[in-house]
Amino acid sequence: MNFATFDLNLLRVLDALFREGSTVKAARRLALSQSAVSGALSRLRHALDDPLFLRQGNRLVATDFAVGLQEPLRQELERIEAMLSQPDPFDPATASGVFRISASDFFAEMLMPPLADLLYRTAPGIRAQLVDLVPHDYVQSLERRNADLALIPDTAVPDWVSRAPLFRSPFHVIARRDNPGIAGLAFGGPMPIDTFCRLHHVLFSPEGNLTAMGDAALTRVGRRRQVAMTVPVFSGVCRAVSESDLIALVPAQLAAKVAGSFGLQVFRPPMQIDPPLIIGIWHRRSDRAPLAAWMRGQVFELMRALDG
DNA sequence: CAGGGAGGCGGGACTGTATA
DNA sequence: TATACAGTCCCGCCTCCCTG
Repeated sequence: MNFATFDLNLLRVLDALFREGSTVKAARRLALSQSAVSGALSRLRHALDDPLFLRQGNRLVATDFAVGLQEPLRQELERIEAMLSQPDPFDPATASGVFRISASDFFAEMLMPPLADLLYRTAPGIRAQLVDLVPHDYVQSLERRNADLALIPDTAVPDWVSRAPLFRSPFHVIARRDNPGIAGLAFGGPMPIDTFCRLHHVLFSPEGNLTAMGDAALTRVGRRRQVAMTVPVFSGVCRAVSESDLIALVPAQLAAKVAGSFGLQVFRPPMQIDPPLIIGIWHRRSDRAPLAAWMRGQVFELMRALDG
């Protein structure tokens, strides 16, 4: 028997013949004509080199070879049916698995704490991993299955990538409380542009770029700033600012959260900076994957709370 | 004679290949 | 990658044959 050319539909016919013992009744069960079942039985006989059923009066009697196939065939067909049927409804309380999020350490501060609490309470079997956001490579990380979700500033993505807008992330200026450069300034208000341009800056840049959105915004009002260093993680930016007289532009939500623990003061930037839209992207192959879909829903809900 | 299996025939669906 | 086309396969209809 050549399995490569064997029509597996014939196994459904064989199973129906076992169950009904008649080509007429098997045909009814399969919604085929009797002749179609008879033809299928003929092809089965040829393929398996056995008569399979012998006519005895008005009924068909299975051969010894066929009897040996009956129970294993039934079990295999039931296994295949179960494999192809819709999965059970996803239950986070009993689900287990790993969900990897590729994102900057902004999300280590803003997403992972509430996500940890949520998973501990509602989905103890699911593990979340925040993995490095590799600059210029986050789309490939989705394709290579190194990440299930990437959280990034809005950008064009290939058509095999799904996307969801999450929140806008305005920038605020941070400086350490006893930075002499901000003496006399009203905390929480706008930082004067002369102060902003006179003080040196720490720039968040995973790619090592020496300019960013803040520089473009300054250029529009005819000014420049001095970037003294770049750091690839926000925690490093905040630490450098907290232990020096440098200042930095960081997402407002992050500034508000860490200002107290880092001993920082927060100011509004002196110029208009369009807040970038943060989006979630994932591979379309996992659009309907139950665990991934549920985790995306939880992450998106937590992140959308940051908007406004 | 009724019920049921087998097989011929024609039509439609499917599949593989070539081509744009 | 989409489309056209030819070859193949399968199904249903119909009929014949066998059995009780």
